Amino acid sequence: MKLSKTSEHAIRVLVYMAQNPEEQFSVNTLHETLNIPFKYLGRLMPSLAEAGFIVATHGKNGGYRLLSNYEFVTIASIIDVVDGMDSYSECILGFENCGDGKPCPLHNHWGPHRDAIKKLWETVTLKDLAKRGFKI
Amino acid sequence: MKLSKTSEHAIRVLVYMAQNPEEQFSVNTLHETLNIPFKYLGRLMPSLAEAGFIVATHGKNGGYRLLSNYEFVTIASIIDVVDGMDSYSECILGFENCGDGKPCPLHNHWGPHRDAIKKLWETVTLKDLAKRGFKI
DNA sequence: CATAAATACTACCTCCTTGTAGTATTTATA
DNA sequence: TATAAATACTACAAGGAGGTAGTATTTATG
Ligand code: SF4
Ligand code: SF4
Repeated sequence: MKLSKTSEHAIRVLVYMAQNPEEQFSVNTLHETLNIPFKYLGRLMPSLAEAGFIVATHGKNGGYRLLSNYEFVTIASIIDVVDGMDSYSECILGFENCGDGKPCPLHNHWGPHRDAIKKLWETVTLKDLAKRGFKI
Repeated sequence: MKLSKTSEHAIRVLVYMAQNPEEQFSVNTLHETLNIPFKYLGRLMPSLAEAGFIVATHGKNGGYRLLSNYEFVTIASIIDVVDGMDSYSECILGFENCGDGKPCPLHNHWGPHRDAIKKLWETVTLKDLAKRGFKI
């Protein structure tokens, strides 16, 4: 449910890049701009590349660039890569022997909230978040 | 946002006790019934006692008993003791330079969900959850 | 008073997340 | 071709959460 720090980093990086979708960014630039630890970022970026959000150019003058499908990349797909979306289908309590058939007083309340948040992550895209003036 | 394992344990223990609010339970009984590690529980219970949810009887035939105000103990008050409720007032993203005055496209969506969940925790009491047939 | 059965306390261990460090590899360019 | 500037890889350190272990303290009861 709660985003990990790594998810936050990933989302911030990608939203920032989506504000200038054509531009290429070095890890160092992103590190200095977004205040994310350099080496930590240097390990996160390849995984975002492998997941198909960005592409790396090696060697001098290299860096990362968004893929053109960025307009349709949802927050959920980012969370899925870094944290997994499993917790958005689970009960927030760890009870057993219960569920749809034998709901506790929370059951019919928690589910809708959880689903609504999940839906939100699945709806909002990088482009939506980038379409803003504020600094990430 | 997400409940810690310790919060889950605390809620399960207290809800279970609230199903027999007059009865006294030893840590060992709770451990065996709820499958919560004995020593772990032995450290959690004193903190729940200090928080005013339960009271301990020392020595032989001792144990824990709910305080009479249990009917009005909310899930929020339990979470508050164990995890803190801070995350229910925060943004799920770690962005800066933004907020009510300069909302991102998430801002007006996330807030209501977060508040609704918070409200839910603040509304549901031990008694509500105990009023059930199922095993915790 | 001795014993047993309970809570209270304190130290440690393990795992995962986060962050740090160093080195290898790739490529543009003088 | 040598150099510089970039990504890629791998190992390790710090911290917190969850869990384990042992011992001290308290109290009912024979
Ligand atoms: S019945 Fe209650 S405890 Fe069980 S899954 Fe539903 S919300 Fe969770
Ligand atoms: S504007 Fe967006 S990022 Fe900033 S606090 Fe609101 S929801 Fe979070």
